[in-house]
Amino acid sequence: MVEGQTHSLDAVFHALSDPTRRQMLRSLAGGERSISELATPFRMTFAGASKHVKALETAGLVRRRVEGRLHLCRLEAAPLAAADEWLRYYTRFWSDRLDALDHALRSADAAHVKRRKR
Amino acid sequence: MVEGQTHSLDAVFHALSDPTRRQMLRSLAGGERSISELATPFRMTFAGASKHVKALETAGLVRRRVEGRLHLCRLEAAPLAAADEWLRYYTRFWSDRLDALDHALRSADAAHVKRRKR
DNA sequence: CTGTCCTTCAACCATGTGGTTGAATATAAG
DNA sequence: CTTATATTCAACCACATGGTTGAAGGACAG
Repeated sequence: MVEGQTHSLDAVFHALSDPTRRQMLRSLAGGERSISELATPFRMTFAGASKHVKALETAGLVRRRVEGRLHLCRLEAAPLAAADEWLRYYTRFWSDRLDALDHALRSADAAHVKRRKR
Repeated sequence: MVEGQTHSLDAVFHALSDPTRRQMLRSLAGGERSISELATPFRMTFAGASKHVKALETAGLVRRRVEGRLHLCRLEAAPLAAADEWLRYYTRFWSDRLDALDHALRSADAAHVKRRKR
């Protein structure tokens, strides 16, 4: 279903628009990670990295479970799947359209009907 | 492969994170649109909508061609495909995890069998 | 209890964002 | 020419964002 929640798509795409967060997701693809494990690769402050994790969490891309003094994060698939579905719908549609345009351009190459001049 | 151009992914995902822009893309899926055609459905100013179009353009999602006093926009598939590739990589990975979760839920609940496409 | 580790919180700052307005450009039409 | 249309531009505003710092709160070790 492409319709999805507009609201959640906002959050998901916004979360994905940051390279730090995307890299965190890549790390999380290797399994559960603590906040400090997620933060270490970056040159920013711990608190700064923690904010990024929180952004991923509120976007629904990450689930957190507290174990002692560690906060262990793991990936959540559903919102990503929704975003992917959205994208897939359009990429498929647009590639069809590009094909059609390609054909049109090929067949009507020399026929420039528009009379615009300059 | 999946890493690709970090920079462009930033712009594409950010462009997609706004519902106004996503709706514009939906409109553009129906074919070429002028700026005013894209702007009409929204309650915001013309200049405001024009800014959104520009955002889509700089993200590479839209190509513009000026014909007289009209600026005609059309979709550009490539950056979308890149974003989709990124997402697909992770969703595939995460769907494996979902499968594991699914199995766990099924063994616990033993009632609901999901219909999965893969 | 004391201290150390992992983490969040609150305050703050610089910059970016979405949005407005008002003017400016360029093209078309009368 | 004058006027209307289609669009951008520049300036500005309120607000969110990414980042910092300096605390503070639990959990564990000694």
